[in-house]
Amino acid sequence: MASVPIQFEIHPSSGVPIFRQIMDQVRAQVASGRLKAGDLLPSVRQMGAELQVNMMTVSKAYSRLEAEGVLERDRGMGMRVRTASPTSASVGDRQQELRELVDHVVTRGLQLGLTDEQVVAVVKMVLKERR
Amino acid sequence: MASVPIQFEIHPSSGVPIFRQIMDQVRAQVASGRLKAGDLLPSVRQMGAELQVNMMTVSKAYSRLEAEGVLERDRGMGMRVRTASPTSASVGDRQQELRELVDHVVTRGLQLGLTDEQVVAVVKMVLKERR
DNA sequence: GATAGTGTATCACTATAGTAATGCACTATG
DNA sequence: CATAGTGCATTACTATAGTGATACACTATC
Repeated sequence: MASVPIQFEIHPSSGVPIFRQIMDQVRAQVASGRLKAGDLLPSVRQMGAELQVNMMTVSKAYSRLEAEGVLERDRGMGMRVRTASPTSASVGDRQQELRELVDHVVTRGLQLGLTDEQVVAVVKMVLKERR
Repeated sequence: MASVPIQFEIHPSSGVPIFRQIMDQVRAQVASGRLKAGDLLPSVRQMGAELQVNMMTVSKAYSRLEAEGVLERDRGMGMRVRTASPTSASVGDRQQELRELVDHVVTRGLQLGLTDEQVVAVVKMVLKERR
């Protein structure tokens, strides 16, 4: 019960799978700082009831986030936000993880006829907005 | 027959849909300059035979690329690479199109604990490799 | 131990994406 | 006009992603 209050919104017929919408919103709230390390998330049943969704769908989102290293399971208690960077991986390794996503951006950017600087500008703008 | 020789590679059991693999490779070859404006692509039947794939799968890839503005249909002849930038859209509008993809990169980057500069560095590196 | 709260494994159902076989409309070329 | 080449519309099949109902294992709390 001592979990962070729900502040989610689901659009069932948006085409985007529900469990993925949940994942995105949890990740975003962790990144923005609204959810901090150690915070207890709403239980799958509670979240499911609020969002009018089956608890297994919520569970699937939680499980994947655990696999990603965003959350950790606390037996008998629920899911917690994992302490910030247990990432022993080097900066280079983590940058490598970004490559595939960046590839898509660059491909699309070149296809749109944008210059290198114009592509970089978009990235910098989005980064600025997030801070 | 006067089409550009096939230089594609398909991995049917890679998880990535075949038609999407074709799309990616055509886009990449257009971006790299190997395929130039006006070039005639292999017919759906020829490409299908080479890749051991049904022609409708190739057709699907071509159709989507046409919708994207990469190719254009030349009735009775086949598909041609569209003249570079019929994009009357402003730079700003085209940058706007990139936003969604960039959002994903930034979200993932922050989640990985990378600094703004480290994220930008990855983008610049990928851009450099493409030129 | 009893109870009520966690998350999850299992199984089943459904929608849809991906692929393919076939026939058609169209056009270049002779 | 005839022929052989385009791409596409239609239809059907299959695999799988997404969701959900149910039963279970585990733990905090009393």
